[in-house]
Amino acid sequence: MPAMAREPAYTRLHVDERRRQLLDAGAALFARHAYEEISMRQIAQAAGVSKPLLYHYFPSKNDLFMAAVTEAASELQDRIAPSGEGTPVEQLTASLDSYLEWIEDNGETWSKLMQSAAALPQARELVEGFRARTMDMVLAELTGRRKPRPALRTAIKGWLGYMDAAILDWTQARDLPRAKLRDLLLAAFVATLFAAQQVDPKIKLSLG
Amino acid sequence: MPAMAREPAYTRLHVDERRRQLLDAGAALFARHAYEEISMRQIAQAAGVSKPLLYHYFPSKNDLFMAAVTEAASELQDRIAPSGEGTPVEQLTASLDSYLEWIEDNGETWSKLMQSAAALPQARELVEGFRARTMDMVLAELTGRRKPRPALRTAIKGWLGYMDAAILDWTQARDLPRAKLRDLLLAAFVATLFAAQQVDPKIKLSLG
DNA sequence: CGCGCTTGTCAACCGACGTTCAACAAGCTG
DNA sequence: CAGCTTGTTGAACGTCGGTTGACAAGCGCG
Repeated sequence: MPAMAREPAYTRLHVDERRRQLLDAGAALFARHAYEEISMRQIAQAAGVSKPLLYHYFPSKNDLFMAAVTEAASELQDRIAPSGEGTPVEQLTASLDSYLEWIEDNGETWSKLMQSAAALPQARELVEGFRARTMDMVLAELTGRRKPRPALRTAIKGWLGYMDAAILDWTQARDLPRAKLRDLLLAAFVATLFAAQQVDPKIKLSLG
Repeated sequence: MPAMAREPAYTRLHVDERRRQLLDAGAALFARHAYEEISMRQIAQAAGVSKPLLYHYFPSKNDLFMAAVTEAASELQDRIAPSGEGTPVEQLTASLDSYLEWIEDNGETWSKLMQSAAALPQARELVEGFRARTMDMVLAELTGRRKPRPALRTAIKGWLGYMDAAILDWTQARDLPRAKLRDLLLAAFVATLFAAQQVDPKIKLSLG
């Protein structure tokens, strides 16, 4: 029964601030551990907050995860957006450089996120959407507005898979300078386009 | 309190039979649903057996999954093993045909397995091992016993990613005959090798 | 000052999960 | 038929994501 002035039992924040804080806490944990390895209790605890409050701001673990990933993805998407200047190949070079630079800085985050995303249907759709937008950007430069022929579409999706696998190998082995990897991805891109054209000669391309 | 002869509460099987039955039941479920979507209860129930018995034979869900996947993977590995006859390109063509044929027959199983494997570290290692063996098979034909240069290794891992992505697109869209896809993969393979050589001219290749 | 609205805590609970344990029962051997 | 091995089970544990309801602390406003 101490009658003296106690320090406040907790600090009160405005809704926006609190939401930001929780989102950041979640993002920080999801960046270092896979989705399944993190519990809502841990996230609440890391933010110094009770579990029901966390649920008050994010109605489910999935929502919190998606909010964090969507934010990161849109930042990344902005980063690799083509400037609109230069030939298609120059634009792709610039985008690749930005992308690889980000991954070089956040290698673990990238791999953990890819791992988590593989398990959650919603997150898979997000990655799928990210790829679809990237593919559309590429296709718009290559073929204009025409609907691509199946072999070309498959080839470009294949190249996106090539990117992921090559980048994963790069982050693990670290025996290739970034510029070399960029050149390899670029050369592989052009090469796979020619391969697709060889399989389906009706494919028309306008490379710079 | 029926005094008459009751039918036995359960039927007893020999260890090998029971294990086979449980493994098959698990494999059948994992082939149609992702890892997280299947519970040990469901597997036990599907086999007409209690949960603890399932645990008696497979000490954890992970073990059961790995046992099922390992079995399937080794069957597949045998299937795509090169015959040893013909030029490297001919052998690769034959292996690709076997692989694609299997996937055309078991498309859903393939995608569910890839999805599940992405989430589990152990399963990822298994897929990684599968790829490593495939890559070694390829490299042995291309460069003999020499240790590959980094750019070549990255390029081949990239091409394996190209395969996965292209095949995934193929199983979803189904607008490409199998032979066309095989030709596309093959052409992409040769093309990415040349791309790697362009980035690192020291790479020596011996294509048939 | 006091009142009320918002923000927050706490303890307890739910059903489902993976996993474990003590005890029962089926079938072989003597 | 007794007794042993061992295949098998129902019940329970701890943790997870998620929910409920009652209540306290901070802050603005009359």
